Amino acid sequence: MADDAEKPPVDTKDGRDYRETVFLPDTPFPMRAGLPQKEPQILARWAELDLYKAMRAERQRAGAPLFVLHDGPPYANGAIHIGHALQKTLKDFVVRSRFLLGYDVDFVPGWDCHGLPIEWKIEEELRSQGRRKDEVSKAEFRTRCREYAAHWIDVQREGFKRLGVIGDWENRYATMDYGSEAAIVAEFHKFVASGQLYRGSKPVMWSPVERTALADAEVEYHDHVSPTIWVKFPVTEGSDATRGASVVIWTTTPWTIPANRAISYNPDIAYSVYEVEAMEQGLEFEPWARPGDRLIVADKLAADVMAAAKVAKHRRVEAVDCQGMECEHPLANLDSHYRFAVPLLAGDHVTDDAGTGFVHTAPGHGADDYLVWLAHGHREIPDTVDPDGAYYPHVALFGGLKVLETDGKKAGKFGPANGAVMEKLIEAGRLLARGRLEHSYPHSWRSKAPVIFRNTPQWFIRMDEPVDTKELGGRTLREAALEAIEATTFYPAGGKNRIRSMVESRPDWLISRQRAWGAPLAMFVDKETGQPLHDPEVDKRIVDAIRAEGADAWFNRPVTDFLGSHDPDRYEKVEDILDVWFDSGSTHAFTLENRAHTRWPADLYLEGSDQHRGWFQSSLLESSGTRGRAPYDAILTHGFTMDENGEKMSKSKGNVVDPEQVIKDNGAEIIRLWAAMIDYSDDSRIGKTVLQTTSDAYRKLRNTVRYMLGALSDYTADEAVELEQMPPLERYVLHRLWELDAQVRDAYARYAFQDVIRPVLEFCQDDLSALFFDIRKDSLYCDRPDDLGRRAARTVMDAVFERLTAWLSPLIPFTTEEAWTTRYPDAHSNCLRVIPTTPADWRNDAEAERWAKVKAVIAHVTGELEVKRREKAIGSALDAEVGVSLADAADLAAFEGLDPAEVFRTSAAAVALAGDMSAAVHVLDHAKCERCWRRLPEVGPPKFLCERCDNAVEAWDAKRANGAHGKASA
RNA sequence: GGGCCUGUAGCUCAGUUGGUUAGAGCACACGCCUGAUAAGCGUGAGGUCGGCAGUUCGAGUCUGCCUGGGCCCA
Repeated sequence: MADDAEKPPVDTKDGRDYRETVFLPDTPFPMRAGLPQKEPQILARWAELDLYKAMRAERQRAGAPLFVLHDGPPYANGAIHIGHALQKTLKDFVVRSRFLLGYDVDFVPGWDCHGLPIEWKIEEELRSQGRRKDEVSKAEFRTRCREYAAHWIDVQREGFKRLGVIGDWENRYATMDYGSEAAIVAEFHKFVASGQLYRGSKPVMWSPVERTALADAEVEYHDHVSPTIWVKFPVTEGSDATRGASVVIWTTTPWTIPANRAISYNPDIAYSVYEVEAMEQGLEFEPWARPGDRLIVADKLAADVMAAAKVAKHRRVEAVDCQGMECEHPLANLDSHYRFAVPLLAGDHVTDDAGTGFVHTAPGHGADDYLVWLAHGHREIPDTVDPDGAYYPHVALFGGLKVLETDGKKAGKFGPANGAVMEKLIEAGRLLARGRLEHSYPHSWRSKAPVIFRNTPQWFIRMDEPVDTKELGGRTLREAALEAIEATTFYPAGGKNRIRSMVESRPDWLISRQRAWGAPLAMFVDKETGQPLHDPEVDKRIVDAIRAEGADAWFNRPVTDFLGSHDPDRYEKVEDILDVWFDSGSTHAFTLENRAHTRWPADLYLEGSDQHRGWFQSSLLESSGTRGRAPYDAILTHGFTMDENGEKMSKSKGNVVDPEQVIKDNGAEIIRLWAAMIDYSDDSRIGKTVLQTTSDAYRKLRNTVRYMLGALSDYTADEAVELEQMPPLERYVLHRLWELDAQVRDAYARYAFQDVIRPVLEFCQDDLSALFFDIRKDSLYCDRPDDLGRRAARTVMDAVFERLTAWLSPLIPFTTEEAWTTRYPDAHSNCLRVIPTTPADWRNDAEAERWAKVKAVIAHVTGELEVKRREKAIGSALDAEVGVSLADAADLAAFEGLDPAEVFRTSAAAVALAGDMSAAVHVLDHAKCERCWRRLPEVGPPKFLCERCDNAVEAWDAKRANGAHGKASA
């Protein structure tokens, strides 16, 4: 350490500096880690070793059992965020801890590549280059999407690797790989072949801006201002009371009026005819209602409706029974196309919370509308709006008008349809009132544009049809999936309820999308029957072509390449693409099957808790439909990462914690330690304070390891002491190792990383730093190297080091690797180790009991020493001698075989049985031993050293004289 | 609005089947050491266990309601 120039002046009484004879800790392992710089060096070393492959090879040689963690694919779009970091870190804990427990672990990271978000980005790019979407060929468009996804795979992969995440990065999977696309299509064919697929026609969420149907998961709700209209439907059939009256409906979607076919009411709601008596005065416009008008509304809402219509005075005429009533369409008097009966239909979905108590029903534009329409025996669903959200030409009065703008800056804003409908309603004399309303409205998660309900033909997978395959055995998909859920272990257990209730109630799986970037529903449909073509030969040609050329083959090749002898004129080629959830639901098929050294099903899927509706479920359905069970045995979920105050991170709030920045400032190891310390099953917080706390915990661990490295600098196995020769303290520490060994194994087996790090941290603090190291410091520094006690202490320290570096290696692999290679520069990587076995005879309940008692006495003694210290009577505890009285004979017995002075770290001490527990502190006036600083009676002129040190120095001098380079303080 | 989950010291977490003055580590204050030194040891302060109401001899722990937060859905 210090060279001669820096050596402090010798001021000992006999003129010798004994410092050089003291065995101080000696290690190049720095106190300050410099993680941001050191981690890349360690990563480089791992890369050189091809660590993951080496780990697998070593386990496979040993015939280790296989453990499969199947990676849920992040979307290849954008840089990684703290949520990714947490998730991949947790996965790495699983991978490394299973290796540690002796498994051969298969982990193939993957990416989700298809789908709307990437298409959207590419469309944006095109727009910014001034190119229109339809100027670009589908092939070019798909190529650009592919390049875009490939770019982000690279970026994210480097980010994940920087966190220390190990896995088969070279053979990562991607849903856009040709082999993956072929496998996805092959999975799709299984659904077709087993009759689980059908073409349905029902209103789905449709985004005109993106020209596609959206799944529920692709829709988000935002506040949105809509026009609201109150519309009169003149009664044509009804009781006498209703003659000349109009049913009033209220809607926020005027554009659906042309598609109106019915009015829904609720039989439990009271309705009446109301007569308008007087209008408000001084209005700035001519009101649409007049005195004498008769309106039918729910009683509870009558006042609201009248207020909206600017009616100053009205009276209730009489109650109305809506059953069997019919009205005419409000546009009937403008165009004959609207001259049809509009029946009133009873429906539960109608409430009297708002509106008029009647619901305008357009079966092609709402789920409730559709269901109530079907429930009353109607089959024909009017198609009024085309894929661009414009009225079809056949729609009278409005043909060609757009509901939403789909191009340019106005994309997502309302088009002319609403206005035109309102104008015509006014012209027809059927508009009662209008206004504006801000409400929660569905929007596309990607374009943020509003969506509409639109009746479209789509492909669905049935949930409730018995399937007669050998995998399903006559069960429905829902039944098979629910059974699979029961057979799955959930961490935490609550996940089972959550996914079960979702699967119980979910609708059929809508899998078709009218988009370009994805795996196709590669099949032919008989134009006559509408049924998909079943021909294994055709399917094989399709899958082979996609495996060779990617999904583009389906779009680019002539149909005759696939159809073979089938008549091309008879079949329609389906060009829809699959829901991206179908892709991700199929990852098990192309990652866990037909690969070496893996297994289907996976032992574990690990994702955020939002994936109960996402990947866990898509995988469950896909696998249940094709294989009759889930592709996993267990599911582990983690919560979300919030900012320091428990609030959601967002760019606008400026509270985003960027993992890259944390790595730069603190190191990936700090993110890992944070992930290890939190209760990941719940939402967790990260921010400045949390990172500071984590860094402090890290320092504690690091210094513990560093101290051991220093104390063990010249230790070899030759020095080891047998258990029988160990002093009580050493036996106690070994007992703690025995205890922790079981805890650590159990915690890793349960993925309870907190239950590894917390007990280990407490062990480092309470048992090592404050007890073992502090007590043994004297022996380590001052005893002769061949002293049995010193050797025992180092033997135990060696055992502690072996275990700490193993136990913590899954969590903080950089630091454990650094420690390991510091001690064993030529050894293989620490990561390759299997958790050290712990001899059963280390268990020592008697020592555990003893030290619990001794610790209590120590606490009492330090309390008394603290009193003297405050009185300035002593400084160091070595200035004192304590006489301890113990009330309990058992406490006294606990000191049997112990040197109380050693335990209390004083120069002298005695324990005795007497009265209450107390400790008397005497200030010693003996001279200090110049070497070990203890105040002992034997020290004093002419002797400046205690006997122990005298002897130790003699041995040290002799060794030096013999030319042996005894390594004390360097 | 519905389903599921969640709220213990500044931070991260323990608190077994309800049972004495609610614990730990870190941070903080103060002190010791100066041979782990941007380290180590000790002492101390800090909590109406989200709130209210019940059950009970006794509730952080059980029940109900309310409230904050989250995920999913509408």
